[in-house]
Amino acid sequence: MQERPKRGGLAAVAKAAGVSPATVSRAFNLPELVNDAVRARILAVAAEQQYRPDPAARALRSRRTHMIGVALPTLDYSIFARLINRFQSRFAEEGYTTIILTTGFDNRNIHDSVQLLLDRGAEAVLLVGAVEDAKVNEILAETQVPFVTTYSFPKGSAVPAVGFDNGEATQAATEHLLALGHRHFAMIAGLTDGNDRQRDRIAAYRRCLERAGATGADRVVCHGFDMAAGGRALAEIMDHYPDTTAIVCNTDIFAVGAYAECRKRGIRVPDDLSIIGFDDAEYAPLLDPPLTTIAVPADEMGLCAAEALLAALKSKAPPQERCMDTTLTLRGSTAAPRHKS
Amino acid sequence: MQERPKRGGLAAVAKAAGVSPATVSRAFNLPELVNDAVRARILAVAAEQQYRPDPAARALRSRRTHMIGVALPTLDYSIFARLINRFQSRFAEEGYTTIILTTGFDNRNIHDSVQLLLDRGAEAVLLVGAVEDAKVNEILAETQVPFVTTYSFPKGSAVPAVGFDNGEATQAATEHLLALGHRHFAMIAGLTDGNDRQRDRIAAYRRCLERAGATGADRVVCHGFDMAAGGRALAEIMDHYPDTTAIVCNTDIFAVGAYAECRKRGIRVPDDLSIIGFDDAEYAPLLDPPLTTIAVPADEMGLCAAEALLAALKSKAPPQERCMDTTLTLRGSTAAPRHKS
DNA sequence: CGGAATCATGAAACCGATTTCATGAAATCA
DNA sequence: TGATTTCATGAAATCGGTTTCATGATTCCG
Repeated sequence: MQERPKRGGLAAVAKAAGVSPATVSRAFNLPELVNDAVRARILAVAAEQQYRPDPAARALRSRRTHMIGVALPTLDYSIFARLINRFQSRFAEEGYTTIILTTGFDNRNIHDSVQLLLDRGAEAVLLVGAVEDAKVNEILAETQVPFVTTYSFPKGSAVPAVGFDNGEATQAATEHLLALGHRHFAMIAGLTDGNDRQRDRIAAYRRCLERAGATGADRVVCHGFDMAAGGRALAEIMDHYPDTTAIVCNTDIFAVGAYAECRKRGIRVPDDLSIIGFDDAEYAPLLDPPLTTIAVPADEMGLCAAEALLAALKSKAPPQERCMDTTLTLRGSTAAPRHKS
Repeated sequence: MQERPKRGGLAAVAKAAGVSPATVSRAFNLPELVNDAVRARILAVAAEQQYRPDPAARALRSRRTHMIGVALPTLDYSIFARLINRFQSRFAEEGYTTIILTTGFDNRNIHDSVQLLLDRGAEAVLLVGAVEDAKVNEILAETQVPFVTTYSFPKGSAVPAVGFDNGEATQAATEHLLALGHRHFAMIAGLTDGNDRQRDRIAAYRRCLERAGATGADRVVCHGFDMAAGGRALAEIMDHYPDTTAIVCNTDIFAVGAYAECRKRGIRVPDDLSIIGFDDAEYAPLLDPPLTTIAVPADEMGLCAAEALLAALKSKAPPQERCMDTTLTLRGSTAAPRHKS
């Protein structure tokens, strides 16, 4: 007489517990409607049979998939990995499973990903940056699914944001360099196509320089989104504008590339060149010199975005916006310029 | 007379096209069974109505979810991000959606994640490292779902691997240092609990040292899995074993922390201390000095793992194993030890 | 104590596709 | 030409749950 766990469906549990399938379903989903003793029996039988509800059947009838969609530029930026980590674990606590799609940095290309997430039945969606795709905006207007965007805080956007003001952050960085006495700037940026974060940062940088009458508003170079791009950008800057003494990098990733290129060229940081980053990556304090950078509360942002969506799911109201603070974190990569000439 | 796309289900498409629901279904899933003209009409109607099949209904009846499960230690190691990127995009090409779960580095804890993936209906599952959980092995034995593990190549494991030999890789690294003349070693490792990659690397390191009669087989330190841990480990090593001239890091991440700690202590790399990494992260060649490390074909591994699972899904046979090569990539962080005493 | 409200439960419909099985028409064959 | 496949299609069953609605048993209340 060997025991056999059986592995049947809900109907099997119902039979074994001597109740109807409806009652089994209620025992799991509306426990307060079921008599305590009956429910206990059902749960025991279900456990014994290792009953697992079929998510497809459940989703089909109840119209709830318990899936959350995420479309982000890349997983290869640790800042996004950090953000998504908190986001995902918060939703996991509530029984939701997350689907993560990567779309690249140009939000004009996110349509297919958003459509896929919605087709898959995502009950809420997280994006990064402002939506810049008319078709996605159409989707947004039609769907009941709550969306939140993060890592930026677009004004008057169709999609509410749990992010921060990129312009303000870059302004703090630029003003720090100006305050140190720098007059000749350049910026290492990412592509601005479909990327409001880059545009906001560039705009803020230019605004600061123009207001201060410093040089460099037009010295914004972009060679891509990876570390090597940062190196190439630095090379271009120093070749074309050798008087540059301060560089604003739109990602710590660029700063790593820039550091390497500086070493190759014998440029000393911060003595010859001040460099400032963005994101405060894990390695920022470990670089030589430790990188002055803008700390972005990625973990908190992920958590807040999850909470905003969770609340929206419950209340049926649009997600609550939230603008977080960034912190200019001073380390060793910025200093007053050497007195030239 | 305004146009209205309608957005109905398959039944609506059927009615509008003047055919039965069965035919509509076939037009999408078994197109060769449907008359060309009829199929064209169906497709046109479907497009006009923006028909989207309900994945829940489809999954319920067809028992196919078109979902792939992934359980990996963390997204915060870019090497895993790279691996998963290729994996995911390959499956996306075939119409599969990927669910990614993070489980930490201890594979004794992956049970819940694996169960969740299976409960969600994953048709194939990717893991990292050897399975070290009896419950997971039970699941493996019972399920028909193909599994593949990666980033290691466990012998006689229940789950086939598309990975590489961690011991061999570390052996190459250690022998390189031995060949340079080093005699006093230490290793910065991760936790070995539930982590065969770490154990394999440590074992290989010890084997090499013992065979060569060099010091350091017992100098394996671990302070965690992040960059700061690398720094703390280096501090411990130099405090306890100041004669150390060569350090094998089990991750480039540790090497970054070690570099920083070296600078703090005035230890020059490679003059005073040779450091070797593992993974060949994007920043490895950009560090100062550029990091000698073991290059792991993460992208290719992700792709191969996807192909292996795809083939298994088609053939119903177990996935094909594959052991990939790693490459010791020589850069500037290793050199002959200075002649002491 | 009688009628209304509440409660716990079950029967049956339902979610939206896929799949089986049946059928009539067309094609093939002897 | 009559019998036999083959082909394209539709009717209906089905996947495994959830939800609606009905019902009998209790409790509540005037």
